[in-house]
Amino acid sequence: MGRMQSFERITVVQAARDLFWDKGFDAASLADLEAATGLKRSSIYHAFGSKRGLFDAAVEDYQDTVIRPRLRILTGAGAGVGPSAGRASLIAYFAELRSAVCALPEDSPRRGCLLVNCAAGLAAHDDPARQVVDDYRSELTRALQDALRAAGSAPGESGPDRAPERARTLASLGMSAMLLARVNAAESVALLDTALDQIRAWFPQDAPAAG
Amino acid sequence: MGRMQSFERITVVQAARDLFWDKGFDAASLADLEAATGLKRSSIYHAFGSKRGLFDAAVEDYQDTVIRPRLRILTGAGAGVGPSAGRASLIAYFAELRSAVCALPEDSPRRGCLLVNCAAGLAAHDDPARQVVDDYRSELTRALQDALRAAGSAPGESGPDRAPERARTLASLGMSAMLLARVNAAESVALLDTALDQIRAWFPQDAPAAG
DNA sequence: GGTTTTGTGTATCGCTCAGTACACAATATA
DNA sequence: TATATTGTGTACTGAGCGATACACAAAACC
Repeated sequence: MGRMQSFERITVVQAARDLFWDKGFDAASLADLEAATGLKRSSIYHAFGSKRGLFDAAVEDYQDTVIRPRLRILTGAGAGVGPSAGRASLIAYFAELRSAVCALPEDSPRRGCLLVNCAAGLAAHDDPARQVVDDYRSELTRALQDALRAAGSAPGESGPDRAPERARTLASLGMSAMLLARVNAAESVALLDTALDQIRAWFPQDAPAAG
Repeated sequence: MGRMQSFERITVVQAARDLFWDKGFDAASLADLEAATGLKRSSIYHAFGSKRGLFDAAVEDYQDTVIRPRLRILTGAGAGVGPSAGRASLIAYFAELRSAVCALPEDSPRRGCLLVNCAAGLAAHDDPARQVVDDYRSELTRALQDALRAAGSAPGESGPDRAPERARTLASLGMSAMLLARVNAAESVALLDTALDQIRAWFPQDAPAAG
């Protein structure tokens, strides 16, 4: 064969991911990407084909390392089945978001959500990006809805199914919190606390089966 | 004096506003602005000093012609006082947002909200822009909270004040709907419908004084 | 009408951008 | 070790960017 790659792909992709996360696709220049990754232009183009190719790899890594682990709180084995598991997973999900917003310093390059930022930027005029964002929204809403159904599946329950509207409300609070994370971190946390309060009000711990 | 301006300032500002609304600050080039406004570069720089000066004028116009008229549904004379006025103004506000999202064609340059787009773009690294966005968030939440208090001020009511959390929830639904307006218009409308349903559930028409 | 003042048109500035050409370095195979 | 193959570094391209210089056009004042 020939000369071996002298860098680890995942390290480079994650460095690029953090830069795109911070500045967005357009505002992240190739000079910035060189500085962030430590690679020269030629290596970037050799390995990823284009700036967009590197961005797509970064988005994929973002989904793998940030989005899906969080969604797994709601859908994974730990979430289990039954009311208390549903309630607990919902609370764990928003508590995780909350601590993520709180943990990062005010000027962290990783504030907010890469995909939410895309929604207001790239996705407006780029169909593939829009699809990625909408898939995420759809997956999040679906996971919340499933957890809500699990939390509210009380024996003898009746009445209309409130899961869809509640899932929309929670997804909305989550997305808005990510949107505001870069504008007003305190208010971002307040939105997540509102979600947590709402979940606790819907499913009080002493009467876990209330619809 | 000297030669008179051959254009109406407000026409130019609104043309620029629609372009910034569509493409954002960075992606709207001076060539685009020339085409949209009909002005030459020299006239733009003479009248507004810089691209940013024109953008600031566009944001001001956006607040004057889009944001504040809508907020006045919640706070203005028409909103009045008392439970039914508060409830009606909340419903009118979200119905207005809903029809705005529905009315525009899928490729309209004015989908979503200029300030919400700023939140994920410019505001991340531009303090003045961040301030404008946060002021808007704050004003919206405040107006919603006042309307909620008016709607819920039943005689003999007791219990904790739910207005702040409910205001956050409604503001969140509104902002998320604007965020999603450019990604998935149907889901954007669904969020606004969720807000409307929630308002009707909190304040049923036959028992307007329920807290 | 001449002068002053101000708006407009043209042409261009210096800079940064994403992307590329190509020589060189390094390593796996023979 | 010789060669083929692949990664890396340097230097550059053409295009587009925001901003500007400056001559010209037009209207208000004397």
